[in-house]
Amino acid sequence: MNEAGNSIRNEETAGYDPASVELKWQQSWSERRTNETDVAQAPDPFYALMMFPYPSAEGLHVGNLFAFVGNDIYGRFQRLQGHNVFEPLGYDAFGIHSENYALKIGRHPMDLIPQNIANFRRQLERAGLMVDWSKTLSTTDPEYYKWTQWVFLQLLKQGLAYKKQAAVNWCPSCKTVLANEQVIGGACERCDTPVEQRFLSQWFFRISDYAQRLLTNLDKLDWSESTKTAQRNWIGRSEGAEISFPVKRNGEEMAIRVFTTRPDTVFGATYLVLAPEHPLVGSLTGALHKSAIEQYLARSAKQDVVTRKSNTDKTGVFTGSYATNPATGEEIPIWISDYVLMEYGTGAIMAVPGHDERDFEFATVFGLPIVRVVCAQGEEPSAPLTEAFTENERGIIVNSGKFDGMTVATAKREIVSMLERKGAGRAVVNYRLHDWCISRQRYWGPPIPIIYCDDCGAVPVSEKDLPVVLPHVEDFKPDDSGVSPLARHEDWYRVACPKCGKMGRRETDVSDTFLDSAWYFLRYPSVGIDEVPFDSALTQKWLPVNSYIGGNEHAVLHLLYSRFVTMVLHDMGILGFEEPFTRFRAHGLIIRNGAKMSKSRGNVVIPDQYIEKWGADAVRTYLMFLGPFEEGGDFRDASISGVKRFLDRLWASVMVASESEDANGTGDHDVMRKLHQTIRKVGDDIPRLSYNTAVAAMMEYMNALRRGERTPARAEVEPLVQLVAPFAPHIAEELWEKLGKEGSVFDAGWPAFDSALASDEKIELVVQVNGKTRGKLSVPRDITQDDAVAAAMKEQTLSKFVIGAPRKIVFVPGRLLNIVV
RNA sequence: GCUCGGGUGGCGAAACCGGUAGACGCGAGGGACUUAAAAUCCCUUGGGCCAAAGCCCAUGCGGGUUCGAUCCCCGCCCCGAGCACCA
Repeated sequence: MNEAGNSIRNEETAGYDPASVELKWQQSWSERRTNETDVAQAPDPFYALMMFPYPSAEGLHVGNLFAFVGNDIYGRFQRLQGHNVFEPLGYDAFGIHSENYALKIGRHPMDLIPQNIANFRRQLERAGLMVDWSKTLSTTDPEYYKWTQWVFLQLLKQGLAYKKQAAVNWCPSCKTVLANEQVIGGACERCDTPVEQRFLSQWFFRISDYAQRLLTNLDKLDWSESTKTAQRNWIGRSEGAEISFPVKRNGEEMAIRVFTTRPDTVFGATYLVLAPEHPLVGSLTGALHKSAIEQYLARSAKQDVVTRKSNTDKTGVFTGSYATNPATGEEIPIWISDYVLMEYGTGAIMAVPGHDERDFEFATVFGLPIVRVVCAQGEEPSAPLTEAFTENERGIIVNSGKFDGMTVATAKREIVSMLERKGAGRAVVNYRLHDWCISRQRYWGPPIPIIYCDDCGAVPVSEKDLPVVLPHVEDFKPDDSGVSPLARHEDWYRVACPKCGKMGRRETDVSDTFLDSAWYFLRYPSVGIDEVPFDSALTQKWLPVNSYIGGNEHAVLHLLYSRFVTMVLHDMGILGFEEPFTRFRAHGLIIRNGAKMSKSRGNVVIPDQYIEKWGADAVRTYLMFLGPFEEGGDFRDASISGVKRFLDRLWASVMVASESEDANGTGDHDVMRKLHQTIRKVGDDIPRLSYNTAVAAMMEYMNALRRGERTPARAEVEPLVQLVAPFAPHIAEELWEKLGKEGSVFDAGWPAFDSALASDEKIELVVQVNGKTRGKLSVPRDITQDDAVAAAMKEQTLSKFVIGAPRKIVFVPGRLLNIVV
């Protein structure tokens, strides 16, 4: 066997020079516009979208490339299946990343971004993606953000944009607003100064109005289950009740409303707690307690949002006031504590220390009464509680008057209807999802298109006056003036009110980057059209997106915001669908030496040197082979060689087949069977993104092709070139040409498999005795149970395990025989 | 703490519906070719026992269901990601 395989030797691979083959085809694709889609004509459209990158100065790294190649394979496969595939790619270039980087190296983002984009474009083209570059975009282009501002105005028109005071993280040393991710352990990431919260008037979108729809629609979407779960958790629906606790103070009557998911425990509510920001705090403050309360409020106001939420030690202060528990009629004290959050529910809670861990802890610290109102089955109702009893599945209500003995579920219903009759409560649903704050006190983003006028208030910029262009200013650096960078440019912000003409002032905040990315997929097909954000005929043809691939780090915000914006535009009659992405799959993460790639670790891999050394085809195929696409894996240099070897062998085999005189036969029967099995397998694997096993199947076929001393037939290699094409498009084009084919392999279609040929006529039947595998028999595919038993018993090696008469025979046709004795 | 992933050879992994555990690849060992090396090609490669035929053990740990469990159920341990006082 030493000489086996001699007919395919390395001499033939000498002709395979990835660099020249790849550049040749990249040039050809560009000249022949192979990757451009006629978006207006396209009879069978397929929109294969990938999340657009932030064009960093370091360039595209292998993590980006992994995602893009994964999408590219899917797109190329769809094209081979006969669809008109549209695979656009643009740049998400606004935002704090670019701004901070520009500040750090002392350059202007407007100069930096075009450079970064050019570098990305070079890298992306070199990787051989089937991107339609005639339809690219950048969120920083006024022609693009003009329409981002338009989206804002549509939301405003619908009453879905509003302004309110909200907390931001403020660094007293840098004198600037920080994003949550710039706050590390309660301190500014740059100077380590403790961060404070400040209240600023900011723009919000009413995404919480859409909470239920955003939740309900998830059931209809073909998305990664993990992504849907993340969205469900983020929306955080909880069913419960709102209960009113009356308060009498200085002859005045008021009520404190609380939200609870456990109305069944209302008899155990022994005190109330308000968030420090609760509006009733002032009117409930007793004279004796005033200074303590003021101290406490000042203390919690100073703490930044991140730290405050990570405090788990319970602190608080008594208001001096009491409320009446509507169930027991008892007077209970009202406290203030920062463990209650103003932004959830009503900003006030009824504390049930017996059945809530946090309340238990608080009651223990301040010596407040703890009452048991739920028992485990058979437990004594007077048994003391050493910790909160939160089990509610098997809980029985106690110490709650006529509700005693009910299950928790029943008591929830009954107590809520009792409170309803008294006018003291009602069943409500609450969501964790908060409204979306889109204001950023920064420079590098689209200005929010609003003009403030002393007489007319906040007036939207007229749509015909868009875009509000972000001015090129040198001092975009946040400084101690304490305002947004644009607020230092009077010549820019002073402008006439669109309504009354009086001198007004532009909004000087810019909008969140997530707004840029919440609608970009609508723009791609219409890139180049100036009059509208998206042409309605093109939008109807191409959207919703057929396949969207991206990282799970955007599982919540980006995908939720995109869905929200799409729903709003749908409700306005502008879009004919309310969900933007029919199918979404989250790809895995590429790590390096067991760790996440990051600049600080210094383990970011830029693909350029690998592409130079091995070729784009090898790097692409390697990335897809290193692990399951939806899980990712470790980028290891050593393993690329195996994929390169495969491509070399592919080259050699096809060259031999194409040059051989007598290679036009129908192919060897066994090889052809393996080929058709491979066609079936690769065609099954690609749609479920099982790229690693698809590559393995092609390698396996390559091994079969090379086995024995023979020259491969054209019929044995031609379909293989088509199978390889999505993964390694350049070598596929070149070999397709070498085989004498006209035109791009991507217009040649996907090979059909012959299912009769693909199935073996003989199978290996596994024979077990008592469930233990004892051997296998080569038998006809359709063998009957009786014949199989007879065949097995004939084999001494098998029958020796069958001691006595079989008690039971388990026969799985075509698979396995199990004899139980 | 909660939610979602995951734990399989020296390593990356496969096993799609409960039916041969380890496909495919890397690495390693041996061999062919070569003056030599690289490249290429061939063979071996989970662990143990044995001269061999063969047998036993093995999918994080402990139980269970089943003729049969990497896969399903119960109870743990560990790793990764996200959320985190959400009442």
